Amino acid sequence: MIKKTINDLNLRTIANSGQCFRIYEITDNVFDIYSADKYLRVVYLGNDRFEFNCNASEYKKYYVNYFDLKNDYSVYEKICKNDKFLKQCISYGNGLRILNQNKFEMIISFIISQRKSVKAIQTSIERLCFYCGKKIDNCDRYAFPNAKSILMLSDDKLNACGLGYRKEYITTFCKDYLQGKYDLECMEKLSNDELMEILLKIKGVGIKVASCIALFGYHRMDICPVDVWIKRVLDKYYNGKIPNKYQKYAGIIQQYWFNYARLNKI
DNA sequence: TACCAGGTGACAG
DNA sequence: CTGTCACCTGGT
Repeated sequence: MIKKTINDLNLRTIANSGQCFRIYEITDNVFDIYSADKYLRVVYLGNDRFEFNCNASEYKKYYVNYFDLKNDYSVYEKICKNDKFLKQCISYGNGLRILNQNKFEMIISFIISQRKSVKAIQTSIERLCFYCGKKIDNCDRYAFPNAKSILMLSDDKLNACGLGYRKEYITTFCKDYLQGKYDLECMEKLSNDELMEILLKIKGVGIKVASCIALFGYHRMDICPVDVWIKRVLDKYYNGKIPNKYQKYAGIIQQYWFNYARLNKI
């Protein structure tokens, strides 16, 4: 167990940000965080102090990157001099970060996400993990499944995940993935356009879902997923499109906009 | 209880 | 290439 002081990290806000679906605040300021096949309990102690229930090596090897701790998020407060609305969103969403999450998990999760509420997405993913993920030590939940175990699932169990018409999108992707059609790690090296082009070839992945995968799985900070909430924000405050000056940070700005818009029902 | 949910693919025009 | 529409289910 290790303790750290970390600026600009609010796990509650991140847990509700729609970028991840397996962070649970089980009691006030106690977070159970599941990512890929890992589990971590983090306790927020107040005053930017955090207690991580893992050893120093695991923290350094995995979680520094997962929480994107090498990036300084205080800089974003300075990019909105004349933009009162964005300023408000950033102060409202203080502690938001773009996590570095598992690429396979992001693809499956965001294929599931289409036309579902965050709650419903969580339920589907939980069931998928429960039915075919490996049991994780020292907790009562399951790892995110791999392609093979998803395909080995019986029809009954797969149907019980409530995937609806997304089911065949997922099985198709898993089959192609197992055949080596996608090298998710190699895709890291591609330009945004090349990456998006490949992601968009996946059945069930359109522009919004591909953007989410690029941002949350490949950390493309200049890609902005536009969903109904962001569309409303852009229409209302920015003449319908992202201002050029924000393009470079569009991914994190999207998170601030999304968080504010959803919580305030803009 | 009906309606909608962080969209997408198929198909017109 | 832009517009329209059905689509599986779980939440509220």
